[in-house]
Amino acid sequence: MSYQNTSLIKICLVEDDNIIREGFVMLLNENQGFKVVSAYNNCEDFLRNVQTDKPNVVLMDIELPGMNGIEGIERTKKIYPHAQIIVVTVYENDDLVFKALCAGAGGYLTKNMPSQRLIEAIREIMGGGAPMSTNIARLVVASFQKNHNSPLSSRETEVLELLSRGKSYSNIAEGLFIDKETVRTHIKNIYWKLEVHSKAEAIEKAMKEKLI
Amino acid sequence: MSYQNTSLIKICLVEDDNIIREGFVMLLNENQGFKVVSAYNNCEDFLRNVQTDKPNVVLMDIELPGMNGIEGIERTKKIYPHAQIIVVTVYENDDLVFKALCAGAGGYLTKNMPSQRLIEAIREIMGGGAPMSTNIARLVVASFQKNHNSPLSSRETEVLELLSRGKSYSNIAEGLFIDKETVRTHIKNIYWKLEVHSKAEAIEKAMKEKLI
DNA sequence: CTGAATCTCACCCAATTTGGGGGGATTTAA
DNA sequence: TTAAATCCCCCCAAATTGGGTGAGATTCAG
Repeated sequence: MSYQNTSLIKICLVEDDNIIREGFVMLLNENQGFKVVSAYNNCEDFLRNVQTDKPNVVLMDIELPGMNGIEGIERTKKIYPHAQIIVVTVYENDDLVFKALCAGAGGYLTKNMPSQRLIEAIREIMGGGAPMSTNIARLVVASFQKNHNSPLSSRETEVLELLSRGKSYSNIAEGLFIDKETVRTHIKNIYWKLEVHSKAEAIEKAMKEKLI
Repeated sequence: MSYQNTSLIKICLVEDDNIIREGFVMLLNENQGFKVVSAYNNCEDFLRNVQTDKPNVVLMDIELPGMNGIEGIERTKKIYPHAQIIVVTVYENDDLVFKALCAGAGGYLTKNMPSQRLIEAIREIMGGGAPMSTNIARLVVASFQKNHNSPLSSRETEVLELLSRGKSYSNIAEGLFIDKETVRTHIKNIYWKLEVHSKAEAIEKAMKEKLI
């Protein structure tokens, strides 16, 4: 087996803004134990070289010419799953954050951070963490929480929950030890309260409003 | 409107270990701007007083005599949603973390942290963040990510995704601009690959293995 | 180039599910 | 004592579902 300096963290950058990219390169290389192996201004070039660059950490922008960062994260994870990817962007948009995390990002920083935070973040992700900006962490945690102003009763919520897991009325009845007809009544009431007329609509609305 | 010192953070503790609880009280009260209004060794007593204590932040243990912390978080959020709750526990169990966050926890720390981290965490949660221990943050972020070793093709995954949202075969066919019969074929193949024989089983298995 | 995998569509059948309509009983909290 | 929540029952017709079988087209790696 060849020698590997485990304390040297190899970093790739994917960032189209020349100023920011070069700034990051300098900042990181100043740091003992960090080595920026390559810096790209687009995903395509990065993806062509990731397997030879063998980065431990990738700092990836989202808004990029050509392929966007989300797609870039997905592809990176497919061909070089070993890399830890930290998104560095100006966007604090909910949707983008979740897409990035689903695609495989291991951290998410906004560009308004103090530059020292970048250093910490890289150490953090190599140490088994998931560096996030304050607001991002809040977004992520909030995504687990349910709406406390649900129009549905707790029993109705329970029924809808099971319905959303693909259970049939009979399944639900068994699971809750009630009659199938009772389940039907609950579902009728759910539809009435949510102003929908089908399972799919009910689940969609319930998901969007975080009722389940 | 009555005078409110916005810089004074009122804290409640719920922790059954006397040593730890008293340690936290001292640690926090030493800090300018923090005031421990009450410290309880069980949830029941805390819940009876939360509306008069009016804490900004609650530090809550999970393993407690009587009502457990998860239940405690839920009830607190129901009767006093304003409070930010930080779980402080020894457990790093996946299931417990997600249950706590779903119940309404805004942060999650493990007791092996440096005590200074507690101070930071309280500032962090008051500043709109979501303080988490390193490993917890990783758990949370990982929960968004899909299994990269899925036996399903991308089309099959797409179909199963829509199925899990309660869509019927016809709905899915419309959504993907393919024939209903094709959807049926995909689903048959999904069932074969996942070794299941119904929608509910397929969704359950897919969720558990993070295929969708 | 060949074979495996994937994606697409078709037709058969029977059982189950679903949505909508109606009616009622009991408990519980405001 | 109302209103709500929860529970149960009946009817019906349309739609959905699961299983079987077969088959053309494309893509992709060995």
